[in-house]
Amino acid sequence: MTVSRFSLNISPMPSKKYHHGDLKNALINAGVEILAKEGIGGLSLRKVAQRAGVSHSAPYAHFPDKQSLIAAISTEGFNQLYAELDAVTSLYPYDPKKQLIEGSQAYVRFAMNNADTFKIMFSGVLEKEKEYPAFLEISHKTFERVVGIVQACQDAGILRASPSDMTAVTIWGQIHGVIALGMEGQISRTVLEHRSVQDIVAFAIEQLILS
Amino acid sequence: MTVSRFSLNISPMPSKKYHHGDLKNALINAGVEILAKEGIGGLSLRKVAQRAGVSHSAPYAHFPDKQSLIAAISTEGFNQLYAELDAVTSLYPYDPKKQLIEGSQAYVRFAMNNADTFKIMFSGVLEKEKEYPAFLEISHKTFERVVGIVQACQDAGILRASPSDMTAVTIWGQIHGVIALGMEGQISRTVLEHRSVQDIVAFAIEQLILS
DNA sequence: GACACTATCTTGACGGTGTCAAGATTTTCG
DNA sequence: CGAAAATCTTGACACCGTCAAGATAGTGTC
Repeated sequence: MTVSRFSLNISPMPSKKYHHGDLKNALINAGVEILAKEGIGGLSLRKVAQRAGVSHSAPYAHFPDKQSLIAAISTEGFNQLYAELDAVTSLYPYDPKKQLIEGSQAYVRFAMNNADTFKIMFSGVLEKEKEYPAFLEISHKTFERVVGIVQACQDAGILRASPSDMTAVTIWGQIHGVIALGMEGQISRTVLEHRSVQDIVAFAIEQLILS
Repeated sequence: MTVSRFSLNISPMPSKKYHHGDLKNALINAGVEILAKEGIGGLSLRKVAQRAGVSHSAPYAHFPDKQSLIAAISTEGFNQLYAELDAVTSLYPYDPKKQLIEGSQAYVRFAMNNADTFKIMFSGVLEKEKEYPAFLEISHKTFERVVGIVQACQDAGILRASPSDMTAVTIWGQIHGVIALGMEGQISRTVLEHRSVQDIVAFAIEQLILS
């Protein structure tokens, strides 16, 4: 161990403590960054550790395995998605129609701006979701948020008054499915040449609205 | 090399030739089997090779890399999906409504019976789809098949006569999205306790049908 | 039939990966 | 202050995708 260690560090940065201070979140953030930069295939525990400035085994003090880190990243993604959904819909507290339209657009926007995080959240990379309660909680909370909007629309006569939970699933499924197909390049060029995924989702919602 | 090699092999099995004869397909099948048994995480080139009874590097004579094997497996999956869609809809050549209903159910059935193949086909594990023309061709052919059914329904007044390609995307997206959410455990228990994914998809289609 | 050519397959190596065990360092707390 | 717990490092292991070199078998040509 060479000398160099300025204990005169008042703090203005985390600045290399030997116990880092907040490694857990640093690892999650490093993971998100690598995800955005190199995609799912480029996400390795060792790279995450390196980017956070710790040794390759350090993450094991905070996550029992790689799946657990992925769960944390996914959970973080859901938190952000929920927050954005909530922010947008809160702008129109008495206008469920607007909530539905703008909420679905927020969903699309999130998927586009965080493509690989979105994939990790929904594309089965996380294999045993049931083992991660925090993940389950926020993901179901998001679901309940969607159900709430649909229900409000039904109460206002804007959507069919069919069983609201089923309707919520089919509407969410529609938005989600169009995005998923779009991201995987499944939507043939003849369609995507003229319309963006955003447009297609907007169109789908229009078709559902009664008044 | 011990003795044992019955050159008196009239053929009733591929039976260990030293040039195997059909390694390429054997590798694809081995991949599908491992996928079904161990999931995407368990799929490695070396395991595929071992299951096919060849050395760990043998696959490189047929596939330039792992992605290429995955592309072949996905392509095979799309071929099967297309065949099943085609088989079902061919049963009702003059009944587009039935085609829509039974076709969507066939889609769900395929996803359920081949969950991991389905995931590999749609979940972004294959990273550069555009590099695999055979994959693109069959996947777009499947898309065109769906468009065809929707168009027939529109012509028959069973679905709204909106731009048929957009409508096809939104309907396919709906089916696909409900399945995807269901497979990822995103659909809250209160819904799934009473309804299967099949039921939800059937419900969604019902809602779309005009007459 | 002999020979060259090519496709196919094996062996062995490389760096990268997830994970674990052992130990060092730091923080926490009695 | 000192023990216990949390955190981090080092080093190892088996597995992975990939490549290079060579062995083996099939193909076509004279």
